[in-house]
Amino acid sequence: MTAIKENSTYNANREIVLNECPVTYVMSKIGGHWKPIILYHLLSGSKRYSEIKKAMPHITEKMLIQHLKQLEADKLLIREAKPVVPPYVTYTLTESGKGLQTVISAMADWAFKDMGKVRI
Amino acid sequence: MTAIKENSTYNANREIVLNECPVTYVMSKIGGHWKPIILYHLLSGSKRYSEIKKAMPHITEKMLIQHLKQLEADKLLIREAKPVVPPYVTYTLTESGKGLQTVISAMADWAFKDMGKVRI
DNA sequence: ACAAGTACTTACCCCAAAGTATGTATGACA
DNA sequence: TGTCATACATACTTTGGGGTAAGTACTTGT
Repeated sequence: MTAIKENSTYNANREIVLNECPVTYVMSKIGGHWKPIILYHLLSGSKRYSEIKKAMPHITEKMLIQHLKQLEADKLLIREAKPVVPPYVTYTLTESGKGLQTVISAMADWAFKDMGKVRI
Repeated sequence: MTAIKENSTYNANREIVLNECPVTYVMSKIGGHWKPIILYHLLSGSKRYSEIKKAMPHITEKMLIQHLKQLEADKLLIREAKPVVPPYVTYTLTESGKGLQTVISAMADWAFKDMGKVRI
């Protein structure tokens, strides 16, 4: 999981900001190129790995797995694997993950307004 | 402003995601280590450069200026300079910038809940 | 003469996130 | 026997955000 150099200003500032700033806390959970999209696709219900993959043509498998693991570690989703071959793995949002819907909605509202795409 | 290599997957994906994902759009405007903090300080009213600087002891001047310029370019705040010496420059949120308050609130609500710090 | 305050600017470096490419285990099916 | 499908893993490279350090312009105070 990529060891962290403790004695760097970058990480010092990062920690300060994470502890002090709820916005940055949220960013650390759902930020990056792909995590919001993954969450979006799961908001409509559980999906298996291959379904998420098909829904996101541009993401590489490495990035997809990496972010799914991260989201699982952050307790935003749950991974369930059936012991069959070929593998059957589903991903489901936790309550915490579902709670992000209001956040995402607020962001979407502002975004569409800001992009001048709102018509009411 | 740091020339961009057009033919890279990194930027291709970035653009795709920016156009498709309102969450990423918002992130691009208020993401990073410092922008949310700057916005937070300006939500309570206009401030001059030196006031913001004092309110954020850990930020470097380069980062502060850089983000203020970016926020200005994104029309989230307005810079006003009085032609005096020593310089007197104030930064004020635009309506668009003020509109972020609801977004920030939604994020803060979720963050505090998720951090288990909520007591109601 | 020179230090101090304000609001910047610029050149350079580091590192973590993102991307590339390839490999793995297992069983079904042809 | 070997190819296909699923759900990963891993070594390596690239990219851009962030940090360091130093300098600039202009004027007021000592």
